[in-house]
Amino acid sequence: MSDAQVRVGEQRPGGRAARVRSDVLQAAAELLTDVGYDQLSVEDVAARAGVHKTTVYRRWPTKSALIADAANLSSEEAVPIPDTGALASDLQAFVRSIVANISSEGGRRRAKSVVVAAACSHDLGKAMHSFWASRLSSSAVMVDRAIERGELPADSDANLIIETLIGPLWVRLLLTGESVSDDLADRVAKLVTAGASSA
Amino acid sequence: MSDAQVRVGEQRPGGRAARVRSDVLQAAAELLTDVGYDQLSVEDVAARAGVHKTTVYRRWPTKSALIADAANLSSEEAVPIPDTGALASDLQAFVRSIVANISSEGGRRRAKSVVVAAACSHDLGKAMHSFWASRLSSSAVMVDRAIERGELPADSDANLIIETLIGPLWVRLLLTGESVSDDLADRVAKLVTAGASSA
Amino acid sequence: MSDAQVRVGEQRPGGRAARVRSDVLQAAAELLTDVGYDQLSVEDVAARAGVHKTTVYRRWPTKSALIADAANLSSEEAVPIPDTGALASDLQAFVRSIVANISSEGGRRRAKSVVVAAACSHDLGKAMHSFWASRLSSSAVMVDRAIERGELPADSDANLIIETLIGPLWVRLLLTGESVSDDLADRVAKLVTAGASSA
Amino acid sequence: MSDAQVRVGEQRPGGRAARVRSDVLQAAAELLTDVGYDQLSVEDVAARAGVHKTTVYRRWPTKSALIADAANLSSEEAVPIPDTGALASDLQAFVRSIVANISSEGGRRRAKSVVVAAACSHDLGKAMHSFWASRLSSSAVMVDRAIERGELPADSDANLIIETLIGPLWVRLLLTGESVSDDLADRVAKLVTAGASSA
DNA sequence: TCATAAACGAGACGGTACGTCTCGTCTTGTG
DNA sequence: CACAAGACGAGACGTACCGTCTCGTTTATGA
Repeated sequence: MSDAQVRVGEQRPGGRAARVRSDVLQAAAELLTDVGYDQLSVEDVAARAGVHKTTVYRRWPTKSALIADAANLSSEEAVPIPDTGALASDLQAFVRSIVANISSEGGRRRAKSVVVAAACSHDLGKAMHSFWASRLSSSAVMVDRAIERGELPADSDANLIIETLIGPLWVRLLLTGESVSDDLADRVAKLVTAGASSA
Repeated sequence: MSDAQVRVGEQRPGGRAARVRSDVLQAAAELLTDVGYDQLSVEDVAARAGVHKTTVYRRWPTKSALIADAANLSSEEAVPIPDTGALASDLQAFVRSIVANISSEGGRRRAKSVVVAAACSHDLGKAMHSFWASRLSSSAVMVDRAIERGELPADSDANLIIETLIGPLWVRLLLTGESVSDDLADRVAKLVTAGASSA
Repeated sequence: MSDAQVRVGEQRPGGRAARVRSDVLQAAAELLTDVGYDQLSVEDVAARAGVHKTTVYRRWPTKSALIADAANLSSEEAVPIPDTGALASDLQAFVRSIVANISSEGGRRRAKSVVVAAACSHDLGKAMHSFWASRLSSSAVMVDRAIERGELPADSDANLIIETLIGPLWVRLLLTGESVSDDLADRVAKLVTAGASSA
Repeated sequence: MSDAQVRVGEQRPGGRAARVRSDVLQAAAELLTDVGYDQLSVEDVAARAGVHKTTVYRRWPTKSALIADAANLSSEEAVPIPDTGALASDLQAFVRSIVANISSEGGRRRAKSVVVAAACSHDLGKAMHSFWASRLSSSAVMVDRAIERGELPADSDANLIIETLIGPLWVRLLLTGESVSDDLADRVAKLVTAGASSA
């Protein structure tokens, strides 16, 4: 009983498994941000999590599975879709929310790492594909609302609009290496809003 | 000896060195298409080129350097920019030419491999960034011509228009994993043309 | 409860502990026979005994300790020493009784496993050494009786005679890998009897 | 040229492969003597040989294969068979030569290690079995000569005699753990000589 | 035409990381 | 309280690939 008190605050038996799991995921996410996917070793993740390498392998069969988990690719948590009452401001807010994730150096590296990992592992690839498919399709509601409001024609291609909206961000991140900014976001949103409206 | 004269100015007579070089690059490009960047080992490339591993390392200091070369990232060969007399058809032709490269399974893998490699190697990254920067900036001439023709306002952001144009292709290739088609190309071109024109 | 009375004197009432103990030992002995010492894992033993691994470790601190127990190395049960009235037949019967244990494939594996285990663990080594020391010294009575009968000189080295008697069996089992048979036993017994008598 | 001199005695790249091979085998043999088979790790062997772990695995596919090599089990070097002109002294010299190998603490451990390794690895087992089979059968010549000299009957079982001769040594080494000495060797030789002669 | 410098084939090596296995310990709940 | 269930630390195993090194051999060019 006295032992229990001594341990309070240091370790709370009962939640060890969960604690280990989150420690490892946290460590993986940090290293992903710091050094990127291919410069990240499972042993380093384990060390940073204060855990032994085999413990990591017990839960995640492979490096990509670990990264898939750490990158939250299977998360179902709904990303909030802007609803400002107008298409232009909806799209603007949407692009800005993505820019927020990939404008910092860490965010850039993390985002690139996930794409790289997805290209290296079939499973992780599928996970990321469905993650983005779901994310994009859920964003289509912005277009639907605009149609209801009469801002857009009824036959507007919601998916295409969203893809075109976020495309330039990834072109810069992955192809030209240029940075992205809120200003870029605003200009893209304006361009795409105009294109969709005048079709 | 007669051969020597024929080749003078392009490559040295005897040509073993040049032949080896091209064999290796060819093998690398094929493996890049077949198995992708991280599933490709330098030794495999050498074997497929009928050459020894050390010979590869003699010319290319590292795997990424080899891939950079094989992927033609340093090529200066000008990609033809469409000039059809109208913005809409220019952009359509431009997007279609990119789709042509990444619609086949091999093309998808090759394109993804280059992006992955660029993310893994700093040097290769810089090479690819400048490749795309140059490619995109040279494409701006389509917009410039449209401005001259009065199709677009004078303050149109050429770079943004091109980035937005090709963005959806890479979103599909790298994020959602969906395939791209000429039909998609046409719809994107139409959307962006409309957006640029009505701004 | 009535069971308890039946078991009194043999094992403690309640009996789960004793049953677990014997199940585990049985499983260990079987696996020793089936797969040998180093191919035997504690977890396999536990599984075969229908018991959890930690339960095994509660009783036996280490794999070798478990094996020591399973191999009956600490058993005090007296092995019957032949007493036929003549040295030749005593020795013959004695060798045959050992052959009986190591002539089958399972017996060979079990015997080898014990030797291996003894070489790997200091404690188990000591256990096996004293097991054999006691077994051999208790066999010396055959020689003593022969001396009393006048079959052997009074200064015969009983220990040496016994060691020489069983030596060829272990040479075959452990060094040459050849099998042993009753015929071999008979010939050894004859050779050693002759040697001891004519000294 | 001056470089060459500097390197003389330090490294002679011509014989590197052979030197590495012998260094590793030497290190393995030493560790076999020092800590025994199961307490020996390939990485330790590599470290002691001043070589990297992968280098060891390049030449020997597995730990047992390495040990088999280090223990000289495939050596064809003829062990000299005593030829003193009399059976008694031949056998005595023969046993003594074996005692010489397993009387020291290191020798004991080495010999035990080889037996253990042979029991753990099928391949190594076969190697050791044929090693001993050949060693014993080549020793039969001592018995043959004794038959020719008329010291032994023509139907003497050479193999059995040799096995009986060395048996007690291995009984002590592997079963009772007792040490062996030249005195023991002499007594065994005497006993077996007498037994063989008087049959 | 023949010497010589450059490139090549062959193959081992140091090094890093991967993913697997087993041992023996520890924690957490349950009967 | 002993046990089932199962995660954990520790550490060895054997594999794959990277990029380096040395040696001996072929090939191409220039004196």
